[in-house]
Amino acid sequence: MPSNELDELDRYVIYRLQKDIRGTSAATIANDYGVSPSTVRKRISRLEDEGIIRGSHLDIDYEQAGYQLFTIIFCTAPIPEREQLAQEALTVPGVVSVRELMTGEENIHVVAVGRDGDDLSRIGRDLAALGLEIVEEELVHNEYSCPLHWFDKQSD
Amino acid sequence: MPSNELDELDRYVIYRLQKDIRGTSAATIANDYGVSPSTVRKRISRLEDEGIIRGSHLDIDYEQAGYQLFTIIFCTAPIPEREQLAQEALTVPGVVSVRELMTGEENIHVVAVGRDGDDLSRIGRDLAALGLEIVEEELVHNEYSCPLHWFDKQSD
DNA sequence: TATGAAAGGTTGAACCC
DNA sequence: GGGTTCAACCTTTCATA
Repeated sequence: MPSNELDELDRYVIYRLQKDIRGTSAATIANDYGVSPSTVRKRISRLEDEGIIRGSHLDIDYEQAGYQLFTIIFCTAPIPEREQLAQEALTVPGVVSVRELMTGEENIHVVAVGRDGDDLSRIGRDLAALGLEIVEEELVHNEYSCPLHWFDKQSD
Repeated sequence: MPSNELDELDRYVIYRLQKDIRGTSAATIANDYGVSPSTVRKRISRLEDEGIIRGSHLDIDYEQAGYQLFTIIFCTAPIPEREQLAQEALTVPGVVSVRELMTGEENIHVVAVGRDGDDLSRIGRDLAALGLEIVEEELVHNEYSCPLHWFDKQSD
């Protein structure tokens, strides 16, 4: 499936929805860009079909939600098992994201949240039980993400 | 700001919306859990007021979108400027997320996407220009995230 | 705090240019 | 590809227990 080039409208739609999906209707985007709502809906639907849109998620402030400990666990996995171990790490309760790095010693970065040290100890044990070697663990002070604004278009 | 305990319905609502917000209406959640739709909407609205819900974002497959290079850049920032530099890093075109670590040498992890090596070189230069010291750079093979799913454990 | 009902907005599909 | 229309669904607001 050859991935087509994105045009300016595609990128604008993605930008707007990446910033806020609940508060941004197709009609709003269409109005701001100057096309009809159904044009925007068609683009969204096409982007989904092409697999460029992977999903849509609520963004939770775990600290506010009572999970004060936000930690990143650096692990080592043998390359052949790296991908499978990364997937399995996601099933450990408390884990919220996993990054697989192409190379390097610490090639799996697991992020997990917990309410207390006991939670984190258990998570560490669970990860080790899967076969991951834990190299280091650090507290995360903050995490930000943002839309791809590659296309330094207007912001609003 | 006393962070209230989340009850089982709160956690279920968060779980469902974290998994898929576009495809999950309040009515669906209400039906699956066995309460009325407006009960679910009130919960969502309360979670927003309390700051537990921070936003909602589209999840993009950057590789499919034509940004083949997915890289993590490990940086060092002096603690007093760490938070501000982390925020500023978000403004660099191509940067999609930033994590600040509490301690350690490499205390800012920047994730960026690009179409080619030139993009990445420019991003590196931009980060350095902000005052970040770049320690290392690695290609990311994959990134997964998942809802917080240890709701079955807690009781209240 | 949970529920129900009416009004207005949003979506997806079929059809036309 | 872009646009229009319409039925079904969703959300907001208000009223009620």
